[in-house]
Amino acid sequence: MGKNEQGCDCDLIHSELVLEAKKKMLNEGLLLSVADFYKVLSDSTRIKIVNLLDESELCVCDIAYILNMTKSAVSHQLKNLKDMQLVKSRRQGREIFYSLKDAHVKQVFEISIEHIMESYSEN
Amino acid sequence: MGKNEQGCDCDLIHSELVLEAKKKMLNEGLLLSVADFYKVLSDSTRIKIVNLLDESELCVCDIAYILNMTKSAVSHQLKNLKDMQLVKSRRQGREIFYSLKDAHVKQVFEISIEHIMESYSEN
DNA sequence: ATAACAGTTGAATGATTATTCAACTATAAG
DNA sequence: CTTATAGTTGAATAATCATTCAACTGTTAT
Repeated sequence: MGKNEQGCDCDLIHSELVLEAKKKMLNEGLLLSVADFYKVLSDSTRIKIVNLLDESELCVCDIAYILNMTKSAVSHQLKNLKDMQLVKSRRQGREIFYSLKDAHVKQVFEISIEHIMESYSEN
Repeated sequence: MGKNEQGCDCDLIHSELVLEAKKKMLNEGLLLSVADFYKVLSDSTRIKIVNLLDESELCVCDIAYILNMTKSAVSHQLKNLKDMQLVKSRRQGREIFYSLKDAHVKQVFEISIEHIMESYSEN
């Protein structure tokens, strides 16, 4: 049927469907941002941190203690979360307290918890 | 201050906060499921596939053609999406059509798109 | 039957990324 | 000013995971 593009090892089968789908597709940049957003939340350490900060403001040692991890490992992940705008920090003396950046993050986290719990009960 | 657990290289600073946070923490299994759920959506190929299937039912070649990838690569990712209950498939002749599993997936995808677009416009 | 095509699969490769380690900065206390 | 503690950081290691490759299954058409 249709002609190939460079890296695709098959023919164009449903030309109309494909043309339509291609047109409706969201722009690449936005989709990459969405993937990156999900990437931050896709690590078990980070999701645990978000869960903890969803309840209270905590310092690095508190988190390290609860998750039974080194300060360094926790700090690295907090940096990732901060870079991706999910958490914010404030210094008080020699401790640095972390909390969720805004209500939006809280909301997204809580919605996905609901989603998973629903899937749980479905079977 | 407080005594250490095995892998934590610091002291227990805010014992009350920590105890409280630990108690409120969701169970490990649920949090791992949430992380896994996000992990499926954290890859750019998979998020593009979800985006495509959000609009229409497509076969493997259609997707491979649009994304300019090999059938094999697409098939592997469709398997991941299927294992995680995000897509379903039906055979028609020698083609296999994929679509989003349910309205729930659609909803989660669309909510996160909104979320990202909001963050975009915030700065 | 057999050729051709749609799709799957497992192992190998390559890229990405979480954790460790050791050295560092910043603040507080003796 | 020196020591101890909270936290950060960069490089190295270890683990995870996407894509490739080649061989395979299932269906249709000749």
